[in-house]
Amino acid sequence: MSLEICKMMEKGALYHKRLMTKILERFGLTYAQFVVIKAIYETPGITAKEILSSQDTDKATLSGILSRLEKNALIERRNDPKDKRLVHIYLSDASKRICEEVTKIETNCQTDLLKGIRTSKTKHFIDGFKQVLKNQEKLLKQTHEKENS
Amino acid sequence: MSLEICKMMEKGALYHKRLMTKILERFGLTYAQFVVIKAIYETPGITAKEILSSQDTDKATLSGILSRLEKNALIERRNDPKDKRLVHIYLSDASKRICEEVTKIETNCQTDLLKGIRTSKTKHFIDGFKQVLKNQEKLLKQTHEKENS
DNA sequence: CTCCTTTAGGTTGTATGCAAACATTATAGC
DNA sequence: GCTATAATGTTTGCATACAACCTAAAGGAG
Repeated sequence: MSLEICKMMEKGALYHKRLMTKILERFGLTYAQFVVIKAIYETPGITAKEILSSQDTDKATLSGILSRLEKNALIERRNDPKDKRLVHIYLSDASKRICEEVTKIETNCQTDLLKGIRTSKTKHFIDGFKQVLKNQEKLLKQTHEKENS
Repeated sequence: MSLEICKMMEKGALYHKRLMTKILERFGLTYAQFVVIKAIYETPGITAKEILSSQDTDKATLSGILSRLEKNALIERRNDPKDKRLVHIYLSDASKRICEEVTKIETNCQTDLLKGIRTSKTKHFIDGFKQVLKNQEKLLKQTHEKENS
């Protein structure tokens, strides 16, 4: 039964990624790139570290994504004059527009996801999901501790 | 709200992958490799095409995974004498044992996922999830059709 | 049998995802 | 001021994920 749950989550994540990939195709963006752009859109001048803490990715991956975005003139990296380790990231006007447009499409699409589920049951679904995530986090932590002992 | 759902599914899939990666570490296997091995375990002599239809991956990806598994002597590829296009895949004894052991661990871990959710609500959760997946499939199909028109 | 299409797999190129090693810059302790 | 250490990013290597292209073999139409 719970094995089913993992498969369902994998499937759901995969479907979402595929849908967004298809939507982003004509903008020449990948899903991972769009997710990063959204973060920069919300916090102009954000640093790489801040993007990492707001999402669940890796700094190496992010570095590559940012390089590709910069190569395509979708973002700009500016060094912090005070702390030279920091790099502040800004969107170009073009990517701001793209971000707004795609976000609109994404929101429309995702409103459909709960169709066919009675409103009274939606809360149970969401709450159940949150509990599963909590259980997963606990399991991950335990496995991690076991390894270090 | 539905945006939250997609993020939750992505998170859940990610956590599961990380947990399995950690478990599989000492067996020298990746999660993707283990998933393929499970499919071969269930159907010895399975073909690549059959693995693809039972899972949601790509033949290019699968081809690479199989090559790496074969290089490590975990599987064996045998050509079909009648239809020379077909390649039947078999597990080595070593990978059979690994598959059984890891499956046991996986099952134990995953039983914990529904902890803290009242049994009466579990069904709502599962049913809601199934409906979300259905809605996703419909959306994907629509987007695909729109593209081809 | 011959040509055309389909099918099963493999190969190549680009973009992650992630661990591990590096390079720079700050900062704490002395 | 100096050194050890921590923090921030980038680079490198390996394993997917996936689109696009290629190969060989099987099947069907004529």
